[in-house]
Amino acid sequence: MDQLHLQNQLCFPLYALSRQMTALYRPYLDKLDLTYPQYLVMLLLWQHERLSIKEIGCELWLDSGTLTPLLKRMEETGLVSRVRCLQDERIVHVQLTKDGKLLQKKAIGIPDHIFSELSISNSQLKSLKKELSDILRKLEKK
Amino acid sequence: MDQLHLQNQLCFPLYALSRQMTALYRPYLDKLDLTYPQYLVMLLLWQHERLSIKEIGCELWLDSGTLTPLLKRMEETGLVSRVRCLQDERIVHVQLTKDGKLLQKKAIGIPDHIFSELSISNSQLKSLKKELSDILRKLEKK
DNA sequence: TTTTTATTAATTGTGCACAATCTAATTTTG
DNA sequence: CAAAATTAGATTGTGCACAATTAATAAAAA
Repeated sequence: MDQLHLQNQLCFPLYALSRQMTALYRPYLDKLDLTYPQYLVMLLLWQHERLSIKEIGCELWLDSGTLTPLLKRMEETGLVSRVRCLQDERIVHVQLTKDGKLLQKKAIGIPDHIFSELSISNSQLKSLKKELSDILRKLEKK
Repeated sequence: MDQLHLQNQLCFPLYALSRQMTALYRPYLDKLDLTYPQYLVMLLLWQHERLSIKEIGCELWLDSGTLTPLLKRMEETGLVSRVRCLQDERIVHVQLTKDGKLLQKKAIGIPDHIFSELSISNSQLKSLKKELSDILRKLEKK
């Protein structure tokens, strides 16, 4: 019966910490008029010139039901443009506008702020990140 | 600039794994007509006879804007009853109905199923849970 | 005791998440 | 080629999350 105690679940601290982490980002992201999932999309687009919705979804593990309206909001706020591919009209390419590219300058300090607020060692951070990513990779194969 | 790469963020695997974990629970919870946050509420109420919404919120780190409608849905499906406290009418007490108590029998196997699907060692599970809980506790103080 | 301040829920509004379904375009097969 | 299957994205509907506001009650202070 102990297995059904909240304190014995892995899932719960994962769920709670995930939400608290996005709460930690919120004050910084509010200044950029970004939500946390939108910030993740921006991270991807600062790395890759152009991505399809499908590709963004694969990276972030999100489906079109989430991404389509999210990207439309980001288009409305002027951060990205959405262009249907000419060669294959099923595909929508997403890329940053000039404003979207410029926003990177304002975001540059965020990871350091978050890291200092977490007050854990760099090595613990890395090992934790690796553990979580390993589990994630295992689940991916199913 | 590397700090702004998706792969270098702790927050992202945390966010993605948290969602994948609830996806792992979904098939089992569907059979009980529960969502994942509802399951967390049930875990609490299987442990504690009666809790106020405030107390549930403290345990799960959720506010009334989330819990009020969630608990109303659970009341509609007949799992819990919501009773305003007579001594202090600001407080709403939540407790299980007979059906709610009986549902524990059907849930008893879930943690084992999840554990086996995760295919990680018991010791890794425990240390990971501890690490996450420690960080969570640190954030709590702010 | 009246006034002020705290606390507890409920409400409203926005933005995810995700299942399920649909449409249109492309690829594969026969 | 034409029919069938697959793929990419959009749409719809439900259920969280959470900020901000409101209402009701209780406790504390003047």
